[in-house]
Amino acid sequence: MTGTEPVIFIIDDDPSVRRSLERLMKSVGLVAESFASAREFLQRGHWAETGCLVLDVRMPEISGLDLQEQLARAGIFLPIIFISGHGTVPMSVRAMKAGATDFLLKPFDEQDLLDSVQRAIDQAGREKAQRDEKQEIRERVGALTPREHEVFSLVISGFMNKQIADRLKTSEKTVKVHRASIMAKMDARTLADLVRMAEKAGIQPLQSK
Amino acid sequence: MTGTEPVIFIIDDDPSVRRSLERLMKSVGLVAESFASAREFLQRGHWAETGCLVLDVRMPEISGLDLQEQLARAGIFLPIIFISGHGTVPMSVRAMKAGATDFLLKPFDEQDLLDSVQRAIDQAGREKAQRDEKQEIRERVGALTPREHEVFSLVISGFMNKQIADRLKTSEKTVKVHRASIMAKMDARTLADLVRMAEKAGIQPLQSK
DNA sequence: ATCCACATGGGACCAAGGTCCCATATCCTT
DNA sequence: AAGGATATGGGACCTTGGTCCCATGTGGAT
Repeated sequence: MTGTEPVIFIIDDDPSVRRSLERLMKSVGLVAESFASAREFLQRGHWAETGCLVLDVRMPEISGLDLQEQLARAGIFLPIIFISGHGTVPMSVRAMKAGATDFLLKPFDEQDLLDSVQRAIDQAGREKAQRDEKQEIRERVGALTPREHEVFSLVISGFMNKQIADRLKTSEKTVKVHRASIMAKMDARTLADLVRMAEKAGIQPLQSK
Repeated sequence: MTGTEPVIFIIDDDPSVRRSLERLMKSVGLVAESFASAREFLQRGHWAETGCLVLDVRMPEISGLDLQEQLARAGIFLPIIFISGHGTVPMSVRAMKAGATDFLLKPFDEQDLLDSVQRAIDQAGREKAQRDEKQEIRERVGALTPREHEVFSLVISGFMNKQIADRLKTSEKTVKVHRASIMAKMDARTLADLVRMAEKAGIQPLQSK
C-alpha cells in the first residue's frame, strides 16, 4: 500500500565507496542501486518510485551539484544526501539551498547516514503522495470538456448557476447539465469536495467581484 | 501598503563588524538595528514586523545556532542569515537544516550579503502575509460560538443542513440560523469561500463516509 | 431584577440546485 | 452514412438553502 519499495541510489566514482555503501544499505534491509557517474544514473531512466540519492559531490564530468540542478530542472524530486571528502562551507550551503536534505563529510558515522537516509525516504514518500494526488486531480480536470472546464472554474469560484449562465451566454439549464457531469467526472460528491480538489491542484478561483 | 518597513537585525559581538554592517545596510536604504548579543536581542521584544537577522555564529553565552533554535521554539519566524569567521561544514549544514536562508563566511562580498538580505526580506514578507491571513481566519473561527463551530465543521465537510441537524440532534431550522450567522461572522459570501478559508487555516474536514 | 448572548424552532416564502425524460444541432471519426 | 462526443435547452418535479418575522428558554453579567 506504500506504493513501491524505496530505492537508495548511490552515485560515487569510487568503487570501494559504492560497495561499502551498498553493503550498509542492504544491512538494514534497504534496496540499493549503484552508479559510477551521474551520466550512468541519468541513463537509467524511470525514477517513478520513491527513495533518495546518496551522491558524491566531486566526480568527473558531471559533479554532484550539477546533477542536483539537472534533476530539479527535469522535475525529478528525489531527496539528495551529499557525501564529500573535501566539502567546503560554500559548497554545502549551495547544496542545501538547492534542496539537499543533508551534506555529510567523509569519513562519516554510518548511523548518521542511515538516519539521514530514513528522513529522506520519509520525505520522499510524503512528497510523492502529494504530487500523485495533485496529478490525479489534474488529470480529472484535463478530462473535462472545454465547456465543462469553464463551468468548473466558475463553480469553484462560488458563482451561482444563473450567474455562470450569464457569463457563458447560455441557459441555466445547460449549466446544470455541465455541472452534473463535472461532479461525476471529478468524483466529487459535494461542492466542498470540488473546492478542496481545486485547492490541492493549485487551481485558483476567479475574482467574484 | 507593504505593511511595516522591514528591519535588518544585526547580531554580532564585534563592535566594528556591527558598525560596518549597519553602514552597509543603510547605504542601500535599509533599516538596521544592532545588538551585541543574543540576549540583548531577545530583550528587545516585539518582532511583529518583517525583516531578517544577520547573525554571527560564534558569540559568548548564546551562540547563533542556539538563538536560531530558541526563536523557532518561540514561534518567531524571521529569516536568518549566518555570518561566520570560522564556520565548518557541519555547522553550516545544521544551520541550513534548521531553516537558515544563507550561511556566509567572513570575509564575504558585500553584494552577496545584500542579495541574501533581499531574498530573506522577500521571503519574510511572503511568509508574514500568509501567517497573517491564517491568523485572521483563525480569529474569526474563534469568534464563533461553540454550536456555530460544530456546524462550521460539518458545513465545510460537505454535509447538508438536514444531516447536520441529525448529527447535532437539533432541527434543520436551527442549523440554518447558525449557518447564516457563520457566513456573516466569517465574512464569507459563498460556500466556496468558506471551504477555502478552512483550507488556508489548516482546518481539516471530517470524514463524510 | 434586567439585559444580553446563545440556542432553539415554527411559519411562510422564494431562490437555487439537482434529476428525470426528452429533443436538436454540430463536428469529427470510422 | 452512421455513430459518438459535445453543447444546447425545454418541461416537470423535488430537494435544499436562505431569509424574513416571530417566539421561548437558559445562563451569566451588571
